[in-house]
Amino acid sequence: MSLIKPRKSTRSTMAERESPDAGGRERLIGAALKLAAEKRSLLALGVRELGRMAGLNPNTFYRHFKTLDELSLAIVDEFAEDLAPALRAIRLSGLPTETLSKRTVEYVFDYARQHPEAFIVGVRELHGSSHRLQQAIRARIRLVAAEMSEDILAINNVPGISADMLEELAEPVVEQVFHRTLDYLEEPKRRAELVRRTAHFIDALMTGAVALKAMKRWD
Amino acid sequence: MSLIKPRKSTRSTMAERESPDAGGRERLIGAALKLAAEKRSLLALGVRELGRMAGLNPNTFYRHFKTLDELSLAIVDEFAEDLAPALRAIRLSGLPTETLSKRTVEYVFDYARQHPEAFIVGVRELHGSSHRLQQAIRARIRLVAAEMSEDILAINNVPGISADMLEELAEPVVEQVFHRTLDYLEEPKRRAELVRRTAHFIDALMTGAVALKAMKRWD
DNA sequence: CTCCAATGTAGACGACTGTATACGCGAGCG
DNA sequence: CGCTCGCGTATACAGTCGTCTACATTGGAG
Repeated sequence: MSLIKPRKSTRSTMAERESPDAGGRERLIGAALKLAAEKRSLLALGVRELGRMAGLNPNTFYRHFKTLDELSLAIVDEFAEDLAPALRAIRLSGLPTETLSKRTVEYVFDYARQHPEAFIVGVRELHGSSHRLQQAIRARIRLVAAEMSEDILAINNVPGISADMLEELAEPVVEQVFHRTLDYLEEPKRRAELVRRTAHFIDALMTGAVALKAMKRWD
Repeated sequence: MSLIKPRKSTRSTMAERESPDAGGRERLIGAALKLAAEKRSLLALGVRELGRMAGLNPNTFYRHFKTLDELSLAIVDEFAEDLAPALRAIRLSGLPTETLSKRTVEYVFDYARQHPEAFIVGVRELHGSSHRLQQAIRARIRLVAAEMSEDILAINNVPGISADMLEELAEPVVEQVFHRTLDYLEEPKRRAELVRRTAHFIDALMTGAVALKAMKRWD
């Protein structure tokens, strides 16, 4: 009576599966990233669809998440908590001023290369239809922006810049880098150029703000 | 025999309808904008859903569009062809240099206020999952950016700037303004501030690029 | 007046969906 | 040992979906 069925009857209907030996939760997250990256918004996925791609029964989803929203937030947390501290470390590493922005951009772009789906989905959902998810991502962006502002003031990387100017500029900068990761992923041939341009963008914005202030054209 | 049914039997099951007397095509476009703005991606809508909101039979959709993609592209064309020429007209209106960016931003933001759904959906789909639609919107953005570059060179609005610098900066500028329209719509209390900040952004970027070039820190 | 093309409607089909209910198994703890 | 609990499965139901086929109305061109 203990050998009625080898237990992997449906499990072995794989051929398309996400990290075969991971727990169901990780498999579902992986499947969600893969599907959302190449098809539609995270919250427009179906639990059956997810189960199928993860090689699991549809109902297994509910063992781990109450709703798709919950799964989505779990994904955001995972990557944000990984990336933010690394960026701060770069800024505090004592690199020469002129290469700091470039180095940061390079790091983010390379990180994106290692987690492409996360960025594709992340940027998508930042502008997506779930207000909840959108706010979660924006909060992470703002956190990174705030840390960046703080560090720039501390190491006096951009002479002449003030706290209120940074408060205005930091978030657009972080958003810009975030957005550019997608071009970086999609156009491998332009990667060097994209790093250069994105660093230009940051430097020009900061330098220009200081210059405008000196010309009394700020405010 | 000519009065069997007043012909509006199902038509009058409205209570929620889009411009009651417009043709089916316009009603469907309106319904698509409204639904996509507050719920999910344009291409994730259902033709039945659209028909319902437009007060039409589900099948009527196919009388006007082959696919949702086709409807989406029609929407993009409609607004892009309206907005682009107006922006060009502002730049060529001979306004003083320092107020030009602000004036342009004001115009776009006000236009967004008159067509909120179009911008909510537009920004969403720019980062959405339909590569086709994404490309269509990007093409329009690039067109506006190219026209802007051309005009700036022609009226010598930013002394010291060159064509290749503009080629690099114009697109991020247009994208930034496009993105900011959403904040403008969502946060009525910050509207004046958002106009100011967005104009700052443009001016700082241009000014900064010229400054970096002079410092030999460009390239 | 007739005919046609454009537009809208009606009904039906099979496929797929979310989720409720119930069952199976194995690890860990008493 | 026995029991529970976390995880995965099986089945079933009612609802929604896209789309096919067939029909109705209407405005204008001939």
